[in-house]
Amino acid sequence: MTFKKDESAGYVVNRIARLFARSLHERVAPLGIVPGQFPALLSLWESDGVTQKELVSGLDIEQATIANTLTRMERDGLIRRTKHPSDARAQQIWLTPKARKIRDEAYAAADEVNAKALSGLDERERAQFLDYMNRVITALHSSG
Amino acid sequence: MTFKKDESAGYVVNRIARLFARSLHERVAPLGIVPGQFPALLSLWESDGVTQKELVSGLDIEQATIANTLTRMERDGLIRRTKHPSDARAQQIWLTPKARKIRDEAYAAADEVNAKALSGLDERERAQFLDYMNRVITALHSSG
DNA sequence: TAATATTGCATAGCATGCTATTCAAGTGGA
DNA sequence: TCCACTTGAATAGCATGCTATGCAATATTA
Repeated sequence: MTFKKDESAGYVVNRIARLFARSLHERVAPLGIVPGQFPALLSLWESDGVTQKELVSGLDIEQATIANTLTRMERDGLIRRTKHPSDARAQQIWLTPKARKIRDEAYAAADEVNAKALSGLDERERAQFLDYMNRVITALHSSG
Repeated sequence: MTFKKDESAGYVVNRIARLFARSLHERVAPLGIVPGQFPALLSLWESDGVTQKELVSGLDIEQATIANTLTRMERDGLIRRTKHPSDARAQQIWLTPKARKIRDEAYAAADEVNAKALSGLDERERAQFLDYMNRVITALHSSG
């Protein structure tokens, strides 16, 4: 009995995630950002001046991963970090004008990728697809 | 206008892929393998003695990635590489007894993860989910 | 208040993935 | 036969993600 990759949800999901990342990468590279910065950017575009802890709390990514991503974002001129006014351990994270400026284009790029990916599904199917994925997330989250 | 992560297929797919990987990692770590070795292992369990080129051709992973994965697999005692009889550039990749021995348990682990992930979907929904994913892969593959 | 625990963030070390490049070995043609 | 092209694989360099740990600052408690 052989294992059928194409019928393995995990295998297929991994494949799709890499295709999404590649497609997004192509589209946002001209903006000076990369896919891994999206979660932080989406959060910061909504509100910046937050601490790393606050940023992490709204994302499903580990603190260490965010810390490294923020270091690269600072290097790339997307964020600045300032001392927190009342806690010397913490810092506040601010978007630079450069990062603010690309927001709409970045949204558009992400929308484009999603649109392309879902182009073979009609409205009802898209809704189902998202619903199924959310149920899978819930199931994978449960311990065991 | 804010970007809704939870309604973005790309965002959700990335999340799911990481949850799958984590879950599989937990289950196969005791076997001495890691998720990234699965594609190569699945292929080699079906037939080994192949060249890297042949292995790569059956997978949707870049040659450089496979090369590095094979190096780690050799380090971990999962494969051996022998000179190719007629082409000195190439090598033949062979599974070690250790790698053969864990095959069934690895299959079982992957099946478990898939079962857990899909536990919230009935038969019809599972089939639809896979169908949708395959359509998404097709769409993402098309150029543009 | 001194000792202890917690917390915010950084770092180390690793796996997985990619693109681009190198390098040796084969192949084909002039 | 020699030169150029191709090909199989390794390497470099980077991003993204994780767990585990370190470290300094803050908070708690004996």
